Amino acid sequence: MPTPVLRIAVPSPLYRSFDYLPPPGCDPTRLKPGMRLRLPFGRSRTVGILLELSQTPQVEHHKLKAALELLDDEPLLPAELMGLLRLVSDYYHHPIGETLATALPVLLRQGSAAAAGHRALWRITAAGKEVDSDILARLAKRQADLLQRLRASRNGLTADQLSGLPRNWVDAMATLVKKGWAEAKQIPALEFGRAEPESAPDLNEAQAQTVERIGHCLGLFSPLLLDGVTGSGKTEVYLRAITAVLAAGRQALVLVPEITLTPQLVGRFKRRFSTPMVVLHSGLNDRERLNAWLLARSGEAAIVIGTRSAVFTPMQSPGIIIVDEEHDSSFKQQSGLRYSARDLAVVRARRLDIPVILGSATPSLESLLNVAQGRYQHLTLPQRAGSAKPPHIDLMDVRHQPMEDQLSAPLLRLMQQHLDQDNQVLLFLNLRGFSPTLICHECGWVAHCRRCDTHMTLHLKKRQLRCHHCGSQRPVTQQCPDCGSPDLRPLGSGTERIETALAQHLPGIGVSRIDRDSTQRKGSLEALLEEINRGGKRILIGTQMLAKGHHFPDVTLVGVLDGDQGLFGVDFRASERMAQLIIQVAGRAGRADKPGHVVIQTHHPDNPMLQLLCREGYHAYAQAAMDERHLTALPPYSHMALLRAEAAQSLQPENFLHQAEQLAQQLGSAGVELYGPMPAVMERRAGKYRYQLLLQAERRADLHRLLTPWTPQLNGLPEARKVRWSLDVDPVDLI
DNA sequence: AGCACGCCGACT
DNA sequence: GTCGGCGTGCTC
Repeated sequence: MPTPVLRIAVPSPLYRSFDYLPPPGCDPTRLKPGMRLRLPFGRSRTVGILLELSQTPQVEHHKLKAALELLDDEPLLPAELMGLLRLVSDYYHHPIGETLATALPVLLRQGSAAAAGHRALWRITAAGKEVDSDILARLAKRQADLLQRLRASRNGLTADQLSGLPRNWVDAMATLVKKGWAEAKQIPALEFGRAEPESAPDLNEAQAQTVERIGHCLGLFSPLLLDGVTGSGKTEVYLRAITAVLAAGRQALVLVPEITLTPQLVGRFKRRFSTPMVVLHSGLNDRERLNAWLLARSGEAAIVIGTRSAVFTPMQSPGIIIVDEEHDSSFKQQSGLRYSARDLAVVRARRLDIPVILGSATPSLESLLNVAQGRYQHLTLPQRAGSAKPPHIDLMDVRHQPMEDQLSAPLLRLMQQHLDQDNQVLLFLNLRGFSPTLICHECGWVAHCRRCDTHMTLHLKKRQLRCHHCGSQRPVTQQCPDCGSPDLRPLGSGTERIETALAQHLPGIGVSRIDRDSTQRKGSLEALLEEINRGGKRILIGTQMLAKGHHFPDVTLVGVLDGDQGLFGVDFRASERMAQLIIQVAGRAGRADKPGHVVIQTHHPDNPMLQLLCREGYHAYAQAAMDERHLTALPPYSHMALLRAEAAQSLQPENFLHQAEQLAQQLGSAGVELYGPMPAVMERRAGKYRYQLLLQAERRADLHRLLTPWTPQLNGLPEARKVRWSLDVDPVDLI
């Protein structure tokens, strides 16, 4: 048999693969798709992934170079994932090399060995146990302390457990090891649950039925929409489903939105399962991420919990995929390979022939349409667990009402009533900072960002003006830069201002502000939540961070301060998002003996969509929103792709998109409408001018028939070099 | 993307 | 006389 050529995906923005000869001295029969090779590429070196072996090179034989080195003994990515990623590359029209690179941990991308690192576990030695109290008393304080801790721990201590110690323990530990009192052992970097897990609580009728139906789906591709109101016990259903999967000797993959992946959630899994698990979160360093990835691949980790990129985790024997809060837009990657982890979870489950559960109290219209068309099974949990009643939602007409700092007089009265009964109040406002901007009362000057088409947000405590879009900041000036007047006033309200205002309106009541600014330091969110759950009179004010995951049993009143926000969004999904947010926030409140009350401040109490949402709930709203999308032929009743371009000069992106549009017309765009080029909603951002071209088709096939030849040719357009462009298939926001 | 080659302005 | 600006071409 002649020497085969290796078809290799190289990490570059090129829409093709490259052919190589096997590395010198390498037996070609060892080569399997999914293995990495070190390659000469142009004038430098890179790491590529073998796609396939072929007998017919794409170029003349003399142009072929030999690969330098085979980096893996077995495929890094199993055939299942290689197949998925080739599909991903085709569907999102993204170069194969970059697609594969996106799926790999950084260290593997760079050529590190695919060997699981271990972590040190320190244990006391026999000699260490015999150190008597005399010696101990004369020992350096840090060493003595460490020795005591090692004695007290039954199974030894890991760096993780020691990291909580004040000051550096590393040197003291080294001394103990040198003295022969302690020893280090290398163990896999797994998280272990409790040795004796908690027993599962009893299920209510709906939960029991749901768990039973999921049980029938194991081992079969079954997309399931788990549609359960907040507090109906979705997590318990996940835990039961995972229990069944583990019992069958298979692994579970759990995807959650970034913000939900908290120590609380992981803690709940650890209490329930003694099985080893890995958690893939943004706080991991490269080595930790690689370890977790490899432990999932080897099957040592039975449960894999992670955010969107975890959808690409290789697994030995996957048995179920769970996507919690499936409506959450953080499942869509917003740069590079713009994939939807939720959609890919379903694709991967189909290829693996396993069930996939999409859970939400406020399902996306996409998923609801899939249910309506019979593609997904609909599992519903209509009741709150226990006897907790759903909260009442009322619209509060704030027209003509006295209003200070976004707080209307009737809302303040209502808050007072709830606080008088020793309950807590939650206020929701999706804007952090003190006020959206600073205005000069003399001449009307407003603080603008120098790099974006937007104003700066005032952060009064930090005495800064900050741009929430590009991150730039500058100190607050004392005088108007235009007219010199000292009369600069905050305009509008953010969470920081509400926090300050509440101290005046309702003095003596504790206020906890929860937003990105107040929870920046590690552990500060946990500290705030703990303070709140200790109970007593308290007001919580926060942004959408408040809407996710946490439950506040003592909250009986929820105030949505700006209910009109979703009504005038530039994006056709703005109202859907606002509805989901309102229902999610509403779900934070109340318990069995304390039903929640939700009021939404609005200037448009007659808005039919708002009324529907409040009177009849999310599903009635969703049905109406769906009918509207149907009439207007918007997603999910049509399919979109968005070509974005940006550059330092405004003409270049526009010109590029014009050329792209012409190219599309040459290629034939039957069945596809092209809109644009048009400036992005914020035309200039971080110093770049941004334009976009929207492609819309009723049938997905029509859209992709155009995208397939079009996308690879875009880099050949004359203006392409002058802009940064990206294609977004199934964009979630059009901004 | 990276990297090198190539042809025109302000410096020792 | 050179150092270096970013336009252009290429990567098996």
